[in-house]
Amino acid sequence: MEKDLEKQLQIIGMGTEDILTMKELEIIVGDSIIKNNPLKVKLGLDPTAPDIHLGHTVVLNKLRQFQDLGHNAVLIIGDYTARIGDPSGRSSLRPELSNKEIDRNAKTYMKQAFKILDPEKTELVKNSEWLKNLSFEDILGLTSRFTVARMLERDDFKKRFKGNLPIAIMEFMYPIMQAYDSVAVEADVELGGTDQRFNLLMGRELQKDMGQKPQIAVTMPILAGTDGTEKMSKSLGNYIGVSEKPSEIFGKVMSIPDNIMTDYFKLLTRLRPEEIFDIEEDIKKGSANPSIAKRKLSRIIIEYLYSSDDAEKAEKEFDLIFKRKEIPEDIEKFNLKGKIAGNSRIWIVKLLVDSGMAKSNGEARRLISQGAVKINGKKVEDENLELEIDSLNEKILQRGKRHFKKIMTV
RNA sequence: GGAGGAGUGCCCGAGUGGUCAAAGGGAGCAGACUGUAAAUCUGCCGGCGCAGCCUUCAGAGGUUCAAAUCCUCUCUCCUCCA
Repeated sequence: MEKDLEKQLQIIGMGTEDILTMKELEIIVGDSIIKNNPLKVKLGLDPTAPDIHLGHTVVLNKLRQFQDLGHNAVLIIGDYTARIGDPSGRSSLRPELSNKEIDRNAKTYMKQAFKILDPEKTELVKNSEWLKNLSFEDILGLTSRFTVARMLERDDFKKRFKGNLPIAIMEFMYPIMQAYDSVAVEADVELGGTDQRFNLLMGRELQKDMGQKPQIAVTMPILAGTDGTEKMSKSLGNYIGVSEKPSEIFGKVMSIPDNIMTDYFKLLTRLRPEEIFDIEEDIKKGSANPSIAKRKLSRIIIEYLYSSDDAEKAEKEFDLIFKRKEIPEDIEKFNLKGKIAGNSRIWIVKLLVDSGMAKSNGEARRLISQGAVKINGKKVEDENLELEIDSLNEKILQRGKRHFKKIMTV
């Protein structure tokens, strides 16, 4: 375990939005160092979707940092809570998920989460283990500890209440269940996104009420997506999935706007705080080329998710395509054979559509007129071009800078 | 149950009888530039072997030489009242 209190606090604090309360954290960490007794750091994940993206890894990274400092993670799979769905930030009730879906999601979710976490220091539990055994009486007991007024302090509930939108009583149960999770695992610290602040605080209150030491709530900011403004989300299409190919991740990270780069360093890497400050300074002063820092960022992220080998390969491929404008090594093949019926020639527009390079003839024509189409590096100028099929085998069809297909005719 | 409002291209949103394949923005794609797939600038952005034609403005009918625009019905959403 890291014995230096200052250092621990600095690492824990890196990138956080809020720590409630800092004072308590100092005491509890100091205590754990003296007694050599690792803290129990809780993180609850609701498997409501099968895949996670970098936005989800922000809290996972923080948890990993705790582990690297010598603490233990308690990862709670919210299989029970997922059925209801966290109403945080929601303006309406969300549809219930089936148990089957939840189990399936939980599987892929965990696999992806352990790309970040240290399994040796992770206790994995499902909250159905304790929640499903509560009797109605137990639940009444729990609900009596909370008030409607307190619930309505939460912004999204307040808005809905004022706006005369429905709030199901069940939705009030969500924060209570999450709070009870903290009691069940006796958490010392709970991590969550800023949207979780209310729920984390409820955990504190319930623990106090039930005679436990209240957990410290550590909240992390919401990660911006590749567009640099909206939060990262699948539906906005600005996400980087942890299961994407390394080369894809590399490119996507390189495409984030420069001004959110330091946020990415703080939230997605586990570099030492001094290193991050240095990078930040360099960028501010303009003394270092931002693209070099961004390359480093891309490599680190791929290293965490895959390996340093994969990171290196991804970077090489990136250079190949963008720096030297060459053709990458592994190109998706496209079998033309099935698409042709007895003809010996094919119209270039048709070839583009058949290979999936263009959605319609119109788009194909457009691409040609914009000078975006190349065959083996040679620009196609004429949209009426007819090609001998036999001459096309293994030729590289290119659209724009970064889309390649190898044509196979055998 | 009653009164009123709204539904337009991937998204937001203008358009109230012809000049509308439909302004503007965003997203996307391409080109230039560069330090990158950043930023910036430019072009494209329904379909069709495309100087022409075809199908679009919630859905179905109707009026008209002509409809996103007018009428009728249906569906969906919102606001107010009970």
